[in-house]
Amino acid sequence: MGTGVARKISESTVRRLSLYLRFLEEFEEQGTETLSSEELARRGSTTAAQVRKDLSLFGSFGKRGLGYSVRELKSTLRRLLGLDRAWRVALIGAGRIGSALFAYGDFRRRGFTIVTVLDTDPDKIGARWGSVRIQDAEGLEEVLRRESVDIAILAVPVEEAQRVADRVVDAGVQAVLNFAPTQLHVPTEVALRDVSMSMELEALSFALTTGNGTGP
Amino acid sequence: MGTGVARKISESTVRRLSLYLRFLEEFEEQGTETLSSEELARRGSTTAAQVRKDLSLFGSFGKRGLGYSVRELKSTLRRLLGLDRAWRVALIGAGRIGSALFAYGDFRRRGFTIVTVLDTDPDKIGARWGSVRIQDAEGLEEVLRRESVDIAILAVPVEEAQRVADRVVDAGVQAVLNFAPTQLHVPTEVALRDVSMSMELEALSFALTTGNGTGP
DNA sequence: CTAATGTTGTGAACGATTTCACAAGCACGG
DNA sequence: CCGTGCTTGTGAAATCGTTCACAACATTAG
Repeated sequence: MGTGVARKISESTVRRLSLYLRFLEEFEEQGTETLSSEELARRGSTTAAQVRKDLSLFGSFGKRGLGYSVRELKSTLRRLLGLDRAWRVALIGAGRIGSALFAYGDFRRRGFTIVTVLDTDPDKIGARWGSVRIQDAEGLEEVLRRESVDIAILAVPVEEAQRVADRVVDAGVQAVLNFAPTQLHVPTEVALRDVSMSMELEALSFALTTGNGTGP
Repeated sequence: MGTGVARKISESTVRRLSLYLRFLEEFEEQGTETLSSEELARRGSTTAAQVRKDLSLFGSFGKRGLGYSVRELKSTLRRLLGLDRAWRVALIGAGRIGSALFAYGDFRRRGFTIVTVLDTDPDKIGARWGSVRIQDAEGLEEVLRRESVDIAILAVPVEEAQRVADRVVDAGVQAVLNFAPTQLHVPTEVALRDVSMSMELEALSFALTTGNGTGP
């Protein structure tokens, strides 16, 4: 029942909730109906206490002596993560990364629908990708408003990324997923994640160099 | 001088070191020669104390009253992160994501060279991508050994990801960057990063749903 | 109904990371 | 050469996240 409470949930907890959800889907496919925190922990390379603590931040979803109902916990996690609705996503940038993201099935599967694609390249504007037509990024604000976009995915060159982010924010979008290799600045009320593939490689380079592992 | 010391560096610190390096490159392009922890912190949405603490884990690189030399700190960070050498990378999976990653300029720029691309699709095997020829993933272990691959990037379907990871590990590769939407298991001595684009979107969904921001 | 078994939910202990606060050090001007 | 101003490097304190340990409770068997 704690969903309405204003509590600060850590980034690690949110990541783990996503993971738990995936694992629950796996277990469901295998026909498992009930699951203990111990089993969930084993699948996710974490501890049973961690699983229970994460969940307890939001309420009490298990049955003592039994564990968790896979079906129920799955639907609870979907609700907690806000995945019980369809999010309207704009993809900005129709280059290589943009097109790979567009085709990425995992997004759709999880309720993220790319409702519009934008680019500045005249050769691309107007082209059809599946059921969407590439829009001119010139009219970005108008398009994002008209399409009631919730989340913008930025797959634009690094030089343009901050400028595009500013425009996206101006258009009232509250969440941005950035694939350009830079750290963007947005107002605090806008949610932002920078995905930096090079930084992931650099973390591996560091691990190889120092002999430190990367995992927990 | 503390580079040889076996100290446990946190994931957050490593991520920030990568960020600092990028910022230093930006500042260098603008002709800045000297930088205070305060300025670096502002660019990276962190605090000056955090910057100094991060750096102090490895040694003492600044001048009191003056700040840091951009050139020197940049080269120090490159060395700390292991970017003062060329890493040999194998790209496994020549689908949409694989091809986007292959073309991703930021990797090359940072010393990661994709020396081989592998796939199982007979239509792709043998094709040239720039200067590399797509190899048959059948002979994965042999290719990775022959090419002295340091890091493997997995851009394969989720069903195959764990199996491919196992083979990559068998071939002696010590670091894996996984783009398949699953959490892989590898021996502790192998460095692994799972990049989950859907999980990033889910974090945004959570932020939008709860009103929590995502940033610090 | 009672006992035995198993697993949750959670306060408390622990550990890690971040922030604070300030002495120490360097550059510059007078 | 000394004082002023600025910035680092770093212990100490505060905060945040994880692990421990166990009472509370559900289920099942007898």
